[in-house]
Amino acid sequence: MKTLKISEAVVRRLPIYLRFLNELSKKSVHTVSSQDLGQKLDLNPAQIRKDLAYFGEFGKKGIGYDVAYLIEKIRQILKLDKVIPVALVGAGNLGRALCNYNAYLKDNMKIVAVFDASETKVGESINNLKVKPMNELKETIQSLHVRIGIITVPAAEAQNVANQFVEAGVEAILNFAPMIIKVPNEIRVHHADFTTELQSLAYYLD
Amino acid sequence: MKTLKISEAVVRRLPIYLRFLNELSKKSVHTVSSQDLGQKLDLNPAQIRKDLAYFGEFGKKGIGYDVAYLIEKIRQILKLDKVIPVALVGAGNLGRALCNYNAYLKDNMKIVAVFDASETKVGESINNLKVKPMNELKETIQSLHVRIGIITVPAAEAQNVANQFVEAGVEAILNFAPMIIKVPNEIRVHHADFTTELQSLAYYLD
DNA sequence: TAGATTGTTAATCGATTAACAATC
DNA sequence: TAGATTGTTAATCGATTAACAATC
Repeated sequence: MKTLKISEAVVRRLPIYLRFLNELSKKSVHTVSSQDLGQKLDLNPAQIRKDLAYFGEFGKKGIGYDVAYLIEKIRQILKLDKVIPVALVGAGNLGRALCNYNAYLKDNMKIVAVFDASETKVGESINNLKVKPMNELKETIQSLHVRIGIITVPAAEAQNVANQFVEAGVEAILNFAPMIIKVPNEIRVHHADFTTELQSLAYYLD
Repeated sequence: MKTLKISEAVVRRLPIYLRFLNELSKKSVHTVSSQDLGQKLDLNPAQIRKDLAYFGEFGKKGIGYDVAYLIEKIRQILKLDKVIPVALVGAGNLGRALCNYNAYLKDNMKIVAVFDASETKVGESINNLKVKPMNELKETIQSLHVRIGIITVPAAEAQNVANQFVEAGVEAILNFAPMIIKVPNEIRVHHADFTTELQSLAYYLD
């Protein structure tokens, strides 16, 4: 694997390739060309070949890509070849909904702990997980080796939760709160903000 | 307003500006410079000035931008100056969670109808909305003038729901299902897929 | 062999950033 | 006036696409 700097755009496409390859695999399709992939995913075939070529030579000239092999390789690239433990703070409606994705995330990631600041939520069970109080966050994250934190609290508390995640040693954060959070450079943050997504859609209405 | 083609990157930043400006307004801050905005939002000031300049001359040289005026202008650009009616299909955990954002979306958008294919869900009440059966989708969407559709059903049913939205006359779709959906060119689709977001985060773990 | 498709280089396209005259 | 900050042009940077030799 070359140690070239890979752009964020490339990294964001990899999970999309992975998902489609998994569908092909389920349908017992064994080989796929960049042409096929491009058509199904609305992407340029040259772009797909280039994306994959950053990480190695996974295809065969004249043939295409072996589906099972490419799945294996992309999972390695994304570090999804072993289960990554995830923690979530904010056991409201959205947090609860995300916990139910555990089944879908199997093999790749698992939400292993849920926290909430409200005493009425602590102790509730969500999908076999007992909601824990915030003062157990650091200890739990460390003992379960949690690497990614999900924030589903109101905007006003997002920064505070992010600070606690960082303090506990989490390496990356997925923030659903409609609020920019500040963290040290070495921590990766992605925003998954439903409201800005909806608002930018409105621009395209006639 | 120039009828130059505005890039998607620009449109996606506008709601972020809007959100921050609203916070400033609440704190009774009346003027803000591109410098200030850039610092708080982790963006280049020149980029912010350029983004806004696509749509008009909203600032004053030597002074900066009037917060209230800029809020008004961005809302106009995003067509958020009157409430946009939204419908949602899929009254599962995620769908239910999103319905509760109505309060947060006030002024801009409102989820006015919820549908589900399951008979056990139909008739349930979510946040003052009664879940309706799929066979009422077209009629309801047309009579309520719904312009944006949200999909929160399992991947396997997403395309089918998208087809029904298009057939009913929806102009844009926000798709939460982990599945690429195909629609006619004039319909705008944004993907808000939690699982690909998490998976691309994993790449950045050490 | 002939046809297909990769990996990669070169060309194009587009987005970000720097710089600065205009002006509040 | 002096200092600040915009709007905009030019320079830079980066990402996408086209083209094609290599080769299965």
